[in-house]
Amino acid sequence: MYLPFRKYIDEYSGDTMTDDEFALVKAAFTPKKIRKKQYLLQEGDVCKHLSFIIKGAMRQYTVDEKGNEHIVRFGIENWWMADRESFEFSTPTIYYIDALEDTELLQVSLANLTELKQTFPGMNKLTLALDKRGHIAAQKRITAAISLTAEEKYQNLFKIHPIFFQRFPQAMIASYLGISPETLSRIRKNSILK
Amino acid sequence: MYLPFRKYIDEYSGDTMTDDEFALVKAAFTPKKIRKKQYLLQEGDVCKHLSFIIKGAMRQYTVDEKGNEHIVRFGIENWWMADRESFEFSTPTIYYIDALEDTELLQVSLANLTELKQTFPGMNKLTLALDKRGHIAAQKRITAAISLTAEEKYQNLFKIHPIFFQRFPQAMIASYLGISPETLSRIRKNSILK
DNA sequence: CGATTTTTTGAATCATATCAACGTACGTGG
DNA sequence: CCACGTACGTTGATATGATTCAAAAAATCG
Repeated sequence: MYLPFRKYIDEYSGDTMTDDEFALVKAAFTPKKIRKKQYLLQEGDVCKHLSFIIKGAMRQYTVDEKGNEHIVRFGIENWWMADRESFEFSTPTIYYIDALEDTELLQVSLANLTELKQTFPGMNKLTLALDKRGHIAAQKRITAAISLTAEEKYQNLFKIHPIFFQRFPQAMIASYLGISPETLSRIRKNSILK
Repeated sequence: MYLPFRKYIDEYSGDTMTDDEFALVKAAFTPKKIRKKQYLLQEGDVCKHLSFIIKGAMRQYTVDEKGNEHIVRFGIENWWMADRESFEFSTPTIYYIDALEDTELLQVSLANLTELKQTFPGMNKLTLALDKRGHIAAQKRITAAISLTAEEKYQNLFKIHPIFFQRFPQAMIASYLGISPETLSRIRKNSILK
């Protein structure tokens, strides 16, 4: 279970860690299993852990006054899940995070992560790299959201994350794109890509 | 000119730097003036500098095939401007950055920034804090873009950055929100907030 | 001031949402 | 292994929010 995790850290930190270092990392993280449809986080909670997905899939979303869900982020194997703001600042979250499949996680608290970053520079590099990538991805998503039509949004997502279309219900992808499920269905009917 | 910059770094790094440390910082940065409407970055360029705005205002935007501009980010005093992806990875940018007012910048190259972060830990803390804030802000903007109506987007922006409405032409704010200038005009007519 | 840019307004059009009904696939229990 | 129920996706009809185009009004600037 920890092997791909170790490989992942090596890859993103740019180093190969020693067994001792990995023992440190392992000690800081706690495994957790969560069944499909269970919540990892609900509105009003404080997000106490940063979770690494070993296996499974999750989504992070808001619910508006009309009760509509808006998916902000999906997570699959080797992705991290958390409401960053709530996690870093211990403020109540406005998001829900739940499991789309039975999911296995490795969780770390803010205190443990902070300590780990100090004792093991590789983890510091990792979180830096993650932030950088996250920032860039977010920028691209904003650009797409404000400048593309519904059809272009679909094609763009299909290009970037085709895996989403294999794993997630179409209605959820519509929610992620900010369009209605019916519109996505009609777009796909007329599109070459499927 | 450097005084507010020094204060800014102290504030975001969480320390008070010594005069020696500030000399290091100062040496890494180059002042630059740029007049209204001049470009700091154009599509296809590699973004060579991270720029801190001492005075003035800028915008970062893309231009689509139809020639429409989509503003991704504004910058004012004490904000940083750069295409992060292009700057970090030396890849050609898809963005334009230009000045909305006569603007004074302090610029740092990637090499100088990297070195500075190593010799002066405060600068490392600063960039970390920036990434964190940037990530959180981006997440919020995505949430707004996919879940709010045009009117709600306007009210949301008015709440978060009222200063934008005082400094930038309304048509640019419309572009930033991803709505047409006419729509923004009509929304404002019927809105209490102005 | 006059000239240029920006904002507003109106009318027509378009993209997308909404609502409702139907089709299809899947999984569970009999 | 079939039948049924539940989820999900599709389709059509209609409604609506937002865009577009054109022109007038207002604000800004030299």
